[in-house]
Amino acid sequence: MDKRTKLILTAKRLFSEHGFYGTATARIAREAGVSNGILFHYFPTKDLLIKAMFFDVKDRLFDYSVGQVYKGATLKESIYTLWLAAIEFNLENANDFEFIRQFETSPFYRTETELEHRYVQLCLELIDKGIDEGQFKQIPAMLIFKSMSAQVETTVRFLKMNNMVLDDVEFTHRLFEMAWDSLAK
Amino acid sequence: MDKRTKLILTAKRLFSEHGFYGTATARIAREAGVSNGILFHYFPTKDLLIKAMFFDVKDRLFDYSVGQVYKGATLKESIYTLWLAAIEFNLENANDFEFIRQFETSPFYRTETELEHRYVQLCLELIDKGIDEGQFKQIPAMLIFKSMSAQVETTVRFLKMNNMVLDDVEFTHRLFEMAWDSLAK
DNA sequence: TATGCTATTGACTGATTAGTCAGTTTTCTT
DNA sequence: AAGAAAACTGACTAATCAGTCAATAGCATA
Repeated sequence: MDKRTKLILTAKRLFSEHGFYGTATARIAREAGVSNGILFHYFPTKDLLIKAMFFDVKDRLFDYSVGQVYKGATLKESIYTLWLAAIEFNLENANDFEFIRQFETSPFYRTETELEHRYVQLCLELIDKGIDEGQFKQIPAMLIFKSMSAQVETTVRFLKMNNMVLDDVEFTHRLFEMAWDSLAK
Repeated sequence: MDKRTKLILTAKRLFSEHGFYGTATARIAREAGVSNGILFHYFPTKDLLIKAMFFDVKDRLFDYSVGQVYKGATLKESIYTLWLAAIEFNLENANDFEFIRQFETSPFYRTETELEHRYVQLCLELIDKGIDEGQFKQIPAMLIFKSMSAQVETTVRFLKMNNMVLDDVEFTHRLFEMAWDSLAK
């Protein structure tokens, strides 16, 4: 594995355990098994390292979930697929999950940054469609998107805290109904 | 105003603007107009200052909202009152809102800490009642509570970002229906 | 082989910060 | 008033940390 990737992986783990400010750049380099200087060769500042990681995670979430939505699906099926994929991705990538959570409440986070990403744009298009067709409540698409994201996060936190996995289909559907009912008309 | 209170208010403002680690204790003391040493007289460590502030906010949220729930109210009315009170409180106390948000995603936060508070206990009792009576979905009370809290937070963020207030009754109800539908059977 | 570019190292630095401490002032108690 | 306790001050320190830099190694191309 190249050193840039090693740095990103190590940083993600340490950030998710100790937070951005609780993790010294020197420690990231040490635990990644590279020199201190090379970190600043690839990421001129700590801020840029953090931002690069944010896009890395969103890219991978996009690749993971969007491929699962098939063309002929109904709106509810598409939303379900995206909802489940987001939960699975966050359960399987614990460090990514914690990292994003911290990033979004940190001073690094700006809404513009997020809006740029195609994952968010795809979700917003889908929600707009649901509002136009009268299937969703008359509520701003951005608020619906944020609300859904928050529910995914809440659900993942809950499952992890209770050492649960989504193996019970009936329970999974009940969880989804909670999210779906909040936006459906 | 006594110096302890001055310190808490100043800390809350600075923390909400620059984060916990972005705010030096010396700066808190300076901007509060007191000496550096007195901060550590009242709060032996920075961590204890942060924890004291968390309880301060939850106490005030409790006082603000619980008084508004009247005895004869239906379950939906009580939930609505608590929901609206939480939104109003967070809109009116921007620094508290930002502070709590950061606290809950920081290493300082532990679930046990939160569980101790009577505000949370009151909400959980109400939700348990709703589940028992068959008015709510068959989903763990803790998950419902977290989901509602997340929706309040999302809503407040959205209103603030768009410089909105809750003066439109019809819109307010539509927002509440979003939260209510997610937990009602 | 020479030239230049990129990758890599690790010791170093200037700035910052949480927390201390020795001593002073104010307030409370008897 | 006397004595004790609590409030308060601000200069100081030991540690930490983001980022620098001068030097080396490897590699591609001409």
